[in-house]
Amino acid sequence: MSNASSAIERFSRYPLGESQSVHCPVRDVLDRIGDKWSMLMIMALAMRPHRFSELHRAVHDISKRMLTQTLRDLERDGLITRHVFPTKPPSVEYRLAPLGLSLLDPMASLVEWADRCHGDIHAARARFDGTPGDVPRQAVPARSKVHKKMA
Amino acid sequence: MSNASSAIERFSRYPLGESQSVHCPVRDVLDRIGDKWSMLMIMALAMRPHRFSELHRAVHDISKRMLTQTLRDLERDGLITRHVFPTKPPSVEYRLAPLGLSLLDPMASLVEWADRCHGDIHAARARFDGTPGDVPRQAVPARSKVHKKMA
DNA sequence: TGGGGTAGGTCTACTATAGAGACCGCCTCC
DNA sequence: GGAGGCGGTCTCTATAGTAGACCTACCCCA
Repeated sequence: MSNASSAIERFSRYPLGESQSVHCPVRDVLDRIGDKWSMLMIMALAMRPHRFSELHRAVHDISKRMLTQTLRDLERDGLITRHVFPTKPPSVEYRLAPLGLSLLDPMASLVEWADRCHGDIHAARARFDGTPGDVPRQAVPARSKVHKKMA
Repeated sequence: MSNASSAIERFSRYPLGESQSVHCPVRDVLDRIGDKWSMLMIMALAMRPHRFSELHRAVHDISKRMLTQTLRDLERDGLITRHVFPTKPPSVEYRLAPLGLSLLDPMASLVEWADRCHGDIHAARARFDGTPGDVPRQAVPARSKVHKKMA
């Protein structure tokens, strides 16, 4: 059912550049979950609800500022929910909303791909980096810097 | 076979934060293809090979600099290949490599999800933006500048 | 004969975004 | 009575992305 040709067929239905993000679901959604931390948050929350500092410990190299912002954005998009418990130091728990839950399946296939192919990717990188300059990028004869616009 | 619980099971095998990117395939790969343009490039190339300026026209709002850089990165990772034809103004064609082809399937499920759910996401956004301040973020008594709401 | 267009880029300046790390009130524990 | 956890916010700086001028080389058109 889900092979490359059906994927291609699907892609062809989306305008990649003619429209703004609002008109392109792909860009709209990818811009959100495609950032550095969102998927990590969702993966963590997929296992169980987490509190703020649990998430901070789980991901460790996210700054609190980005943690707050990422969680806020995910909440705004309805992928996670935020629950405040009126304990003495109020504790906050984040958990996946149904919408976020529905994302797990497509995410899992991506994660699986990443796992399967990251060896190949590293190999390709090593190969690429090991062959520097065998493909000249441009035939420009290094005409030195003409002075640019002097605003 | 691919339901949420299997996804969760899979996620639990990856360390989210304890390791560097090199040790975590998920972060490693997501950092690459999760940027603003990579998936768009791959979607365009999934349909047919493109030349540089065809890609620029297809995506329209990418700068040439980012187009060059994105293509270079994808080439480096072995997802696409670059072919130079020695025509009078040399033309360059980009096409998917097998590795990039193998990414289409997981990407398609993500795109499908995006298409299916972006209505819900927009609704959630509108709901969130429409209810400002009903969830006090912190019990801080409004010291001085409150005129920003985190945006 | 030179003006404009195409091709595949590079270069520089500017700006938006991410990251670091201090700080906050409030609480508990030692 | 100082340390540390809680859930954040604030400011500053470093980094990444953007805009757009520029480049060589070629063609067509008048």
